[in-house]
Amino acid sequence: MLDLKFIRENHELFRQGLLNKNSKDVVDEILSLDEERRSLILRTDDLKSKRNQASSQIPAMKKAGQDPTAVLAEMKLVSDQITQMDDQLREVESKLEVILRHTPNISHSSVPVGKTADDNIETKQWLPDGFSFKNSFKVLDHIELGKRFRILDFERGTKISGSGFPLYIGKGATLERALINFMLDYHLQHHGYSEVLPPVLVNRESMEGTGQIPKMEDDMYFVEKDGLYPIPTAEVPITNIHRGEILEEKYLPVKYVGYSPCFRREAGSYGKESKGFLRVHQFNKVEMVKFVKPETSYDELEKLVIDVEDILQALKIPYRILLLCTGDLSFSAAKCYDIETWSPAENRWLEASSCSNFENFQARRANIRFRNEETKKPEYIHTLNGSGLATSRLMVSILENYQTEDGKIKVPEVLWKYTGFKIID
RNA sequence: GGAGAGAUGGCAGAGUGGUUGAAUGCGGCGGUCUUGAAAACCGUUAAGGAUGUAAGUCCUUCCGGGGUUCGAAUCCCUGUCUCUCCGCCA
Repeated sequence: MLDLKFIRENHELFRQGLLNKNSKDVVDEILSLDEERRSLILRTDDLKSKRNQASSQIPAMKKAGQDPTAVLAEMKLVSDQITQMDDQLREVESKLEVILRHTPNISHSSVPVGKTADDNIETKQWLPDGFSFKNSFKVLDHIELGKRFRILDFERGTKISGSGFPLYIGKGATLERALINFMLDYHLQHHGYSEVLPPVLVNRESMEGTGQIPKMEDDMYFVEKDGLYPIPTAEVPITNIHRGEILEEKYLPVKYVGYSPCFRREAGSYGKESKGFLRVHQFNKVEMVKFVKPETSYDELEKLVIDVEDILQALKIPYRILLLCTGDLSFSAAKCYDIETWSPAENRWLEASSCSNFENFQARRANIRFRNEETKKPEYIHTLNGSGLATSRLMVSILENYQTEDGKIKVPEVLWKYTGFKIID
């Protein structure tokens, strides 16, 4: 959520920010509601002040033996007016609230202006030693590999739950678990994160806090009976750890890493890109979340990307980094890098991680602050998160890149101690 | 799922209709004392909003929502959460 005061004082800047994000221009609507709101506050506060004065006057009159009947009658009228105007005020404020909740964050000045994913900028490409985009033999895609080695069973997953719910079997299941453990350990040992294992069903306040709701509501699963949402990403519970809290500045930055399954309905996205692992309803992800001081958040974003790169370089997976343009940025993000890994069978890059700085957009919604040590005042914190990484897309890249000409799959060396085997055959 | 108790400032904990934004203790901050620290003593210590160049003034907030009343932390209804007991259970 954005700051009303900021919008009021920088409305043209804000208007341009909305346009850059391909978003509806709601500036004038916000400004006029805000004006109405302030005028109502001015008038009700005046009446309330009058009422408060009478409140201390009445007992004093009684004590002095005077008859307060006239004051009581007058205050009855004042009270009715207050009730009426408070109702009006509430209505105006809830209108404002709805608009603000549906209004996206605006992007940072370093983000390239653009309309679609075509306008994203590739900032880096990293290829392991000896890698070539051309293969000396016919590579199989991850679905065929999964079938051949009996490590992924999409058909049975569909039987159990429906399409998009992959079943890992045998060495596939072990490899998946190894990947998760490797990534968690790496972030813990080399990048200074604390581990969390969060709940995977969360309440509505949490979903609103990180901005999945109301905008993305249709893409979320919902357990109606209990009013709980299966999380689309661990970002939701982990960011909400500190919802409504004021953190001590000396403990910042607070950095968490956690594994969770992720659930996404992906409404209306059947067909294209939906085969195998490319788009699923349930997948596993290791997620990093940081709470930082505002002036450090863009440095922390760069570090977050490096944390992801370290994992991919250790796994020796080819990847590239995209800086998303304004039009391709998500609702809550001010700046975002996507990290994509190479799929030789698809002959294209697959998004495996997304690292974003939300500035104080989520912090405002979730009311997460820190106490500024100099001023002693609470200020909104900046939140960031990044996938480190999602295993499904990563698994595609590992299986396809590590297949050998003689029909086997090698296991990346850093995973050996986690898998207990070096080859899948 | 059933029965009962409770939710107050950073924490503990008073307060049952009228100067109570809230006693007291702890903690935090500033000071006196001390070579320094501790102890002791004194002072100070919430958030949000409106208005104003500012100093300030005003409003709101005692879990959330609704109600009674001139006036609610306090009374009524409702929701959420926590605790205790019973039931069920990995």
